[in-house]
Amino acid sequence: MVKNVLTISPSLEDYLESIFVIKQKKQRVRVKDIARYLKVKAPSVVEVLRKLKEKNLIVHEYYGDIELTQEGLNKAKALYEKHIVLKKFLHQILGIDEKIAEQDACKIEHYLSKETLERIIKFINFIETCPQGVPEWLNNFYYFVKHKRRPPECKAKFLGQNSQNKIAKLSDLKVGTKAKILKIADTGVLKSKLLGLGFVKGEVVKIEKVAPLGSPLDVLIKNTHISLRKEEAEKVIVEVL
Amino acid sequence: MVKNVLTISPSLEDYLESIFVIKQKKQRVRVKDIARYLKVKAPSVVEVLRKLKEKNLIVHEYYGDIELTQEGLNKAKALYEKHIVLKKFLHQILGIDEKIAEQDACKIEHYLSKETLERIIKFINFIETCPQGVPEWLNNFYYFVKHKRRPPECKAKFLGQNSQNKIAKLSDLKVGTKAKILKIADTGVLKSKLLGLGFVKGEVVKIEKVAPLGSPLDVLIKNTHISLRKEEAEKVIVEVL
DNA sequence: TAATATAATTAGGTTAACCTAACTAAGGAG
DNA sequence: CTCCTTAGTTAGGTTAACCTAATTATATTA
Repeated sequence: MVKNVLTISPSLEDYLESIFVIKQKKQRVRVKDIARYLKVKAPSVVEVLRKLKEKNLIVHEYYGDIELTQEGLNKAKALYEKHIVLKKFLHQILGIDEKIAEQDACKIEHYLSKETLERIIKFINFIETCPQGVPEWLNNFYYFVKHKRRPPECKAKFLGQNSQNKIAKLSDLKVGTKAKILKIADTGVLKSKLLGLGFVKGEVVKIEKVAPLGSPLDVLIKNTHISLRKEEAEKVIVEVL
Repeated sequence: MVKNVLTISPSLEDYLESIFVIKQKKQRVRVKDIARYLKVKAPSVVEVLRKLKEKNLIVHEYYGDIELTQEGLNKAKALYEKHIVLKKFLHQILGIDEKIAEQDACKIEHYLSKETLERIIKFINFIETCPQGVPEWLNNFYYFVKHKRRPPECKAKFLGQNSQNKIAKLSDLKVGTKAKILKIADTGVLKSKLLGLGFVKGEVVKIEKVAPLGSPLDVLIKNTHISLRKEEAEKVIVEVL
């Protein structure tokens, strides 16, 4: 089995990144700094340093300071950037508490593909360069998180100006509820099928029965009983009446 | 040290989840099914099954089928939901390739906090119940990913209708570039500071010098040289002229 | 500068999660 | 019903990532 010298384990990544972070504020990086930072004991650090040295990622003389090689620096920087991006995404965009965002980023950074990382960077960039300031939709999301429903002006485009009704998926309604169809959240065959069954915008439906696991679901529409699978009902967005 | 019986390792989580997934399409779950699913050898499976049995998460008799206990089923379902949510978020919202989304979700699911998971669920829900169908901003994001700039109608609100100019952060511009300020992407003291320095909407700036690491950055504004730190320049959104 | 405190290292142990090789039980096919 | 294949199990080994205890080097200070 060929061992890829270019990839290192999550644990080694943590050590490498910690060296970079400590170096940014302390000039000298010593074993005990890493131990404190990563909350491990000194011998564990020494053991890992030997491995990083073997892989030419650090320079470390007997009882001396720890320095990153060029290669080590590149790797560490890339890891640190991943960390920063993830934390930013979780904290500044999704609005997660900073401490939790930090913890999650710490863990996740080791397992995220290059593709996903790059897409997240683009997402952040997309939001930050929005010429309208913080995008309206993002503020609507924060409102949605806080109040569990969209702000009135967001619904206004589709509902009557004064509607206080809840928007939901058909699959989330209780038996007996009536609702008006707003849209089918699908573009494929499922949409055609549902339209064919009479699930068109403006139509009023009533939930008649729901099987124990949420599927199938019996719906009354135009005085006809129709049985939907959960996956189908999830795509029908309605306004609860 | 008190060992928390309620939390299990990422590896055990994978085994538990695999049992749930296999059970959904095969009635009987056997050692070799799990081995194939997780790409490990049978003795590894047997060893883990013993641990899961000790924790009362499965029932497994000598040479018999594997069944989840109620507790095991609950745990497995929660894990599976995490997986599904993450994959959906990566694939259906961020637009990551399905295979990569699957792989990333597989890994990340073990390390994501409850808070973050719940926020992601809300984010998906926010998008799926949008009364306008797929939200306009999300389509704009896909356009942004594909063409590396916003669609014309998105910029139109801020720029002239026919502007083809690029929107960027001041910190990303090269030396010599001129740009018009569109907004300050910050709400706190930084915004006040920048406004005080003359960084107001409509003003034209020119990049004079950039230090090797991107900070500080020398900017010409109203015939005055101003030195900005990278963190500051990142918050200034401009239209490149 | 010698004594002492602190930091780094070595030696050796533990646990989780994998493995191979060898053995045993179960389920069909003749 | 026996033989044979396949699946499950046991025994024992490996590696990564931690640990404690003991030792050695360096730094500080009386």
